Amino acid sequence: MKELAKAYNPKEVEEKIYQAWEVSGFFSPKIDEKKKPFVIAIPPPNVTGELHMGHALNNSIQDVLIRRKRMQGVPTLWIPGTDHAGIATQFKVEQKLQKEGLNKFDLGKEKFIEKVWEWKDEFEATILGQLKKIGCSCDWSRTRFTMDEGYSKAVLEAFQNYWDKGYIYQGERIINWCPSCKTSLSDLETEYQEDEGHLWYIKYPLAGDKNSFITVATTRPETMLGDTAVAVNPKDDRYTNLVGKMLVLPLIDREIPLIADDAVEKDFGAGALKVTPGSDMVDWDIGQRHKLEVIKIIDEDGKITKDGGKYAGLDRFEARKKVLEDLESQGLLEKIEDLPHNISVCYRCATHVEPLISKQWFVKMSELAKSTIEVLEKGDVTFTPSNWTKVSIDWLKDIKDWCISRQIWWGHRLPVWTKDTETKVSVESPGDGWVQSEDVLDTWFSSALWPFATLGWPEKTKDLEYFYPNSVNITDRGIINLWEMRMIFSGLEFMKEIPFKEIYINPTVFNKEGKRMSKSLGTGIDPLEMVDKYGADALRFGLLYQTTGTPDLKFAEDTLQMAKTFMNKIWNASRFVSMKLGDYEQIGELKFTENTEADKEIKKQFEAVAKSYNENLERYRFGQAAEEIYHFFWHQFCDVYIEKTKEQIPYPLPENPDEKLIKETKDNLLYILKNSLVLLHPMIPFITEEIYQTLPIEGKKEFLMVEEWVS
RNA sequence: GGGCGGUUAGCUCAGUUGGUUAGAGCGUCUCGUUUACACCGAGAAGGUCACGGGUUCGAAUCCCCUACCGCCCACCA
Repeated sequence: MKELAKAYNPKEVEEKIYQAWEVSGFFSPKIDEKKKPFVIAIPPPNVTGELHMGHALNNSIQDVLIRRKRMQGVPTLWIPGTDHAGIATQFKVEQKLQKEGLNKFDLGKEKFIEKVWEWKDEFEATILGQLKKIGCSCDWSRTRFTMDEGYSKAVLEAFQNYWDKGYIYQGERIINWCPSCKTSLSDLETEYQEDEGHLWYIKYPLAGDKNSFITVATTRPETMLGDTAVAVNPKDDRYTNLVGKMLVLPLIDREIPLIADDAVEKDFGAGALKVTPGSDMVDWDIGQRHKLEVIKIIDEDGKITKDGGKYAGLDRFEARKKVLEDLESQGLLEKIEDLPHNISVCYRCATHVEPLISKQWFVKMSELAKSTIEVLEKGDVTFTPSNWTKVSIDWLKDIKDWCISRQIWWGHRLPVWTKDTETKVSVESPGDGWVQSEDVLDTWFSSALWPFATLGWPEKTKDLEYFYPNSVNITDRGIINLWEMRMIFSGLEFMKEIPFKEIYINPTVFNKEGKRMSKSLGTGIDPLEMVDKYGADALRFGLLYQTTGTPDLKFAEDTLQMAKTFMNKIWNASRFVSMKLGDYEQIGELKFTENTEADKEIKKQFEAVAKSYNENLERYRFGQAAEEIYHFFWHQFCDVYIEKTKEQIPYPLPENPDEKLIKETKDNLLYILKNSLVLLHPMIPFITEEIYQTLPIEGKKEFLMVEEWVS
């Protein structure tokens, strides 16, 4: 047996091995019509930056499944790629420009987009390189990007299809607006932030009776400039006689009606709600029910519009101050209460989201949600852990239409064309004089097509036919609604078939304190640094070891040290076997002979661990699987059996050595070692491959990567 | 406000359907320089399984309550 270096050096081994694998072509599946393939489409990392620990875990898990299936002889495809990540990436590039003292308007749209493409090229290369560093066995020949040529075609085609079916419509309604990013946001792109907040009680006089008032309570007094009604609960006795009367809107002197609506809680605040259909989601709904006039009182810059009288042009927060001052001086401010509450902020830049009226494009969700609920309820698509099925169904049951247009520059432009007053949807330009919409699509519109657009859809490709649907999708719980649900209805809509049968939600990686790992907060740990320190295998094994049933994974670096020590143990056990074998070479089939109790015991233990290990991997119990194989290898194989073989293969050799026992013990050592490497390979591909290459087995496979699996 | 998850050794966590002395890694302590490995071996200490109650012959495990931590969803202005 070829001799191994004295200590395992991951840096020397990893790059060399990875290159050999890549050149071998085994990352690409051999299509075999008789076999059902195993397919995973990578959750495409955003080209916003580098990979974090969550990616390292997510991709280690995928690689474990992929490598195991490949070794089982299944045609196995792991499609890699990246996501253009609309707002997120644009925001990054804007930040970069800002540091250079520039902004996107200085550059102009065309130049700015060029800059974004440069950024994309840089980070895409980094990300794909990082995936290789941790050992991911993706089919790089099928690498995709959500804005590559074919993919862009798929996106436009999807838009057209939805449009033809009547699912896409344009409408003027209230949407989330980020006054800083200057774009609309979907509900899922806003986050909540704790805000101290106050509740201001404001007196609205009755028309024709300056001495009678109705008091309303609001957290956003500046929006009163756009009020078109005051609402009370229909069951609220205090106001029964007043409903239908007119009130005078202070500061503006406009008459507005007092209406009754169930959405008003009579026990909250003053029991009367000022209704601003142009600046609040609830108020919009009330306005729709009562056919109220809609006044847009705050514009896209977060400033008061011309309808705001003397406040016109003021920033929304300045306007608030001014409005309060004026109310105070007019004696209309009854009282102020503290009210800690949540406010919506932009998920990118944390600016207060301004709900406002805007003409945007929407996807009608009712039918799509219905079909998705159906496949979830039937169990055609299953979750691990299973509780996410119910959570998802609940969300779908209450879903609102999806605002898909964004007023940013980076993304897929809507295939919407206008000429004078005419509007047309068309993948290609309809001809001279037609102008394409400047809006781009929500980045998730394209990600939703990932399981089939990566395979060539809308073209009827061989890949699409053979590899769709995918087998499993593995992701973080944070994007179940943003991504998983949308892939399901997109799959059902365009492929008439679910995109995958299983969804595995991997744990979310937190730091030791249980806080989100965030680069900007300085709480992140760079996985590449860990690779540098412990080796890629140790990073993978350490992460997998910590992937138990819990939804959170509090990253413990200790575990990586443990994993690194384990790698060293594997290495040294292999060195020992190598030493014992000398120049022995295994010919023919690997044999195991039970001569002694120790032989019997280790064989039994190996079979038990192999069985359990397979079961655990099938059920996504990675931590359990890692722990068991660790225990077997270290404490059963090394501590006990290897020690025993020091007797069975005595050194120095006695006068009359038991040649048969010696030979068969060598076979046994080789048998357990090789089969252990097979089992370990999906988790720790580099070191196992390196050792496998030295095993003196005649006619063994070119790579452990394609060695036969042990079940 | 609704829903979900967590709380087990000093630290990070296992514990599958309730069943003999509750496990692992790290850390600590004792001993050990043997033909791989000191990133080693042999052994030890260390836990009223968050709190309180209930079901049961038997509960870390099932049920209820409380506390703290975290996540998701949501239009109490």
